[in-house]
Amino acid sequence: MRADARKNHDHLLAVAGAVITEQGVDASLRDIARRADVGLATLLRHFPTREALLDALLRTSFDELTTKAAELETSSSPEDALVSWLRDFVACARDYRGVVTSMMTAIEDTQSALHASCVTMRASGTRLLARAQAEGTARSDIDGTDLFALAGSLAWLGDQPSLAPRADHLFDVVTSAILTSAGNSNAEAERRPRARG
Amino acid sequence: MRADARKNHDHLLAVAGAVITEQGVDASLRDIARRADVGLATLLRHFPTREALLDALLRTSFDELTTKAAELETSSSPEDALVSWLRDFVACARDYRGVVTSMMTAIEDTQSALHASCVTMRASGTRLLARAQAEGTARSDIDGTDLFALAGSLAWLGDQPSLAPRADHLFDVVTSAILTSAGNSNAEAERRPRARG
DNA sequence: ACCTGAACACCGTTCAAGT
DNA sequence: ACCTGAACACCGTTCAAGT
Repeated sequence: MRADARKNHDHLLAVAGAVITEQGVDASLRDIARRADVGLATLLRHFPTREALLDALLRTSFDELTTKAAELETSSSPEDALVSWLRDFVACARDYRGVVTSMMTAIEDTQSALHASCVTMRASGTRLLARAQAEGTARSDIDGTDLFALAGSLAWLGDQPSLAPRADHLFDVVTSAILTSAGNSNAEAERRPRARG
Repeated sequence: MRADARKNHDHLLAVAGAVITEQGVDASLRDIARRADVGLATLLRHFPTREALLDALLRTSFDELTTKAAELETSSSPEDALVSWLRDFVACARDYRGVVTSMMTAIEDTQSALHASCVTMRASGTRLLARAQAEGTARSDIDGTDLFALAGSLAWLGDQPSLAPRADHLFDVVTSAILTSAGNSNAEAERRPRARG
């Protein structure tokens, strides 16, 4: 890549990250190009679709998440590893409002520029789920696609501004449906009612 | 309302219902007006915002849901009533792709034309939740807003075409996190692993 | 190689003019 | 009262022309 092209590429990515953090994944591409002091056609030349741009923006987070999932497979208990991965996934999706819906669409669309990344993510989660299931700490009647769906629904909850104050609590509730360990059972929650703000 | 206006109103509602069922809540208003053989300005005169149109479209379902919730309060066991209401809510939201996100936005926006309907819905759910909590069949550390959020996340899952085949299963998983009864406990799910397609 | 302005077919909003 | 065409400021896509 030519030096000027490289510079445009990196600058566009930085500006797009800022704009999409502000406005969500449906932000105007024209606006991004404008803020980057570049023609709209130049943005489209570097990132031919909105999803290609999203994939580039998420690349770093995705790669980190994949690496971390591999580490968790050996460094943590199966249960902690699974919950930790879920937490990371949700945190990563929260960076860009609406991105989890794009991901759920992309994972079923082989043509999407986001497809491969999503498949990799789901595979990481699937491995951690299987390990927890083998240990008996995750319910056995869900598979990797179910887990990815539940992770997605958690990210969707995290996307709703009105639910921000209770995002952690809702995370615990849904996670308790995935786990089977006593510490997260509903009976336990029943015994120790938690004060709400 | 004048006769011709009434006719336009009803016709627009019917056409809008069809188009939004096909294309989701972000369907082009211009397209709806075009298909109704009416000027775009006429559509906007009857329904000044997209949310006003959505509210009108959902009015019937909303009212039925509210009525049914009141009936469930006396006719069913607290647990069955709560699950039944959740199921109806999800079914109603599935009519229009993306509507649950509009609802979650609207319930925090007093100005939204959808606001009042959403508040009523949440109140219905809250009453059913409280009854189940009093009986001990719903976990005590969630409130009506949490329930509405979880119902929303279930509707979001139902919105994803790729998850359609497992929508019922995911409903059961999330519902098991809300309920505390033995028949839905994770331990029980663990004992009777369920075959997946 | 890479960039860009302009043309294109869309969108929702607004309003003066028509019946 | 109610309807509408047209003007407006947007949007993403495409491509011939420039450097």
